[in-house]
Amino acid sequence: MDNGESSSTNNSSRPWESYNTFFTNAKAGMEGVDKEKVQRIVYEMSKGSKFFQNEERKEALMKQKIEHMRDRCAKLSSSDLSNYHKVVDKRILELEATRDLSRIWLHVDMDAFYAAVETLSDPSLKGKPMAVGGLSMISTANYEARKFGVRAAMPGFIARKLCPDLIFVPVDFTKYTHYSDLTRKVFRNYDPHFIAGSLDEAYLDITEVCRERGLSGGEIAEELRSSVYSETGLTCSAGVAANRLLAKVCSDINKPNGQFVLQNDRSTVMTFVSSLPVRKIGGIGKVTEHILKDALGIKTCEEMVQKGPLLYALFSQSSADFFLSVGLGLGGTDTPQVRSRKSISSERTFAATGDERLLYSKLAEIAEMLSHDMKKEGLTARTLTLKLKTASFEIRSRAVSLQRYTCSSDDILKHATKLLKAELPVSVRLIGLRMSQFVGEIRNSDPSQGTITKFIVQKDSSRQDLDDNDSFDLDASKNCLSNDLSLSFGSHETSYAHLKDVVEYEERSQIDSEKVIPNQECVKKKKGRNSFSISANGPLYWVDGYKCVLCGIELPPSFVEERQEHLLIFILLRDFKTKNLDLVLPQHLQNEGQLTEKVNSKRKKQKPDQKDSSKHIPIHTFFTKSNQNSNETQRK
DNA sequence: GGGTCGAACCAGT
DNA sequence: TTCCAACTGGTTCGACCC
Repeated sequence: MDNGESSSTNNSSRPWESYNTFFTNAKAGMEGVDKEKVQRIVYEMSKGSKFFQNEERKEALMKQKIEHMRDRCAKLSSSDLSNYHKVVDKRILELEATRDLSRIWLHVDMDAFYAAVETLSDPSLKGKPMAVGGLSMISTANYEARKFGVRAAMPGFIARKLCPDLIFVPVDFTKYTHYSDLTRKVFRNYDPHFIAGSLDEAYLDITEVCRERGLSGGEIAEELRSSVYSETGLTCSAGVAANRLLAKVCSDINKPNGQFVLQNDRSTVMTFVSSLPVRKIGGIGKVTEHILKDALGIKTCEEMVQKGPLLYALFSQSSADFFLSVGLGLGGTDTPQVRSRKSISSERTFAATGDERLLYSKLAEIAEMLSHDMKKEGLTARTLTLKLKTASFEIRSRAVSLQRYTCSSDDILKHATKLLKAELPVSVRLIGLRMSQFVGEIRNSDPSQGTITKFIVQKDSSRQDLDDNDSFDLDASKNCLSNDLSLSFGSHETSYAHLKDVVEYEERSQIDSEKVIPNQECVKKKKGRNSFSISANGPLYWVDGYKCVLCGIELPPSFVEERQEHLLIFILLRDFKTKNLDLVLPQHLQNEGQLTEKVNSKRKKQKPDQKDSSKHIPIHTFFTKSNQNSNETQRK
């Protein structure tokens, strides 16, 4: 991509100079490459192709975007700018207050991982230019190959042109996973809660191990790298800094087989960041780099702070916040909760075709693969997205939310077929299917909007160890809130107490426990105590296996989701009503009668009943947006 | 005007 | 001779509904 030089200048005698699709010297091991030669070869091999035309189309769109931004920039009045100045000043103070220089983070990155593993298994490859992958695409290249300009994500046929002696080795994930496990065993000795970025990289909080052993971050990094080498025979690079964002930047500085330590003091961090190109930051890619540079003249992280008012004027709050925090050298310092999977997908590329029968058969194969993967992981989801890459490399996606959670290939195929049918006729070279919105997951598009799940997750992270006497199982409660149930709620503490009340209420309903049959494994009786925790399928107790103990409604055991929704909504509505509060429910759950209707007619579209809402104080008014102050920018 | 959802795009490995 | 991947997470924006 861009190497810090303008790509917008179009030199007709050297057209390749503006074609920066693959070449970058940002990758370790590519310094000193004959950049112009590589660019020219890549350009010559690409020009005129469908792929090339699509790249041109995308570049034109990007230029349009940049122009639009410049226009908006030019239209800003001095009073606008002065207002944004105030916003930035305030935000800087807020962000500075979050600066934590007490932690020591280490980022480890294995050197040309796949290629190094392949060389271990076949030492004859040592010293020869080699790439892992095939002629269509290579996953990574060793350092000998990088000298020729060969790099990851480059098509193999171009790589071969750049380096005719290049050896191709097919990808073997089993091998890489094995070596990745070996490295992780080492990482665990330094931080049992390390964050695995991918097979070949990880973040470790080494604060404690440094303190306990009286060693510096650099010394621990040396030791860890040597330990990884003796366990695997592979080299890695490391970066040590006060936060993960900086540690990652640092690990790239002395690659391969090196390390860089950034001292934990503010002025060192600010000096480091001052000349750091924005592209070095994780999350800023080719497009964002271009926009920042060509529309706002921002090339370094320091300039993000200097031009903060423009960033807040032109970007969304979250983007501007991110840019500003980068400019201040801030990054994640806490160990986040284990992140759960958000989607699962399967896609395949093939020779472009418009043959409908062939397309349907490809679709069936992919539906089958996806269903297989979902079953393997025990996932069911309700949003299906069809992805198509047309013969001209245009990406299209079409999504539909299903009535039920599913992982069945028949269901997936049935709906995917409908989606594909609507696109025909079309010539495509890739079909992909993705399933998202898993059971237990709550969709919330506004990050500042609170939901019970989100709140619980936050609570969970701040209270790692719940009181053992507490019968409320937080993990389980995440699962019991199924579907797109989104609840606006009052203060955090009130909500927490309220949910506890729900469980206590439930326990009180357990008097005749002989007749109560727990729904599947949803109720776990705690040893020696007459208390229950909510588990995977929700707090549902059903008399004789089908009748709700709370209201008598009959729901057969197979209606798992409906049972979950029913009990939760029943209790919440009752409770919120007695507290004279309003509960904001998703549309399809906004009247109680629907619960019965769903059993009979499987989720007809519901119109919410808002008749009584006016008498209640909307519950969401109690929720204080965490970023309310910063949301008061004049952007809108 | 707020919330939800779909579509497109961006980024990283 | 081969002719630009597979997968995932996140953000933004607009349409639509109420």
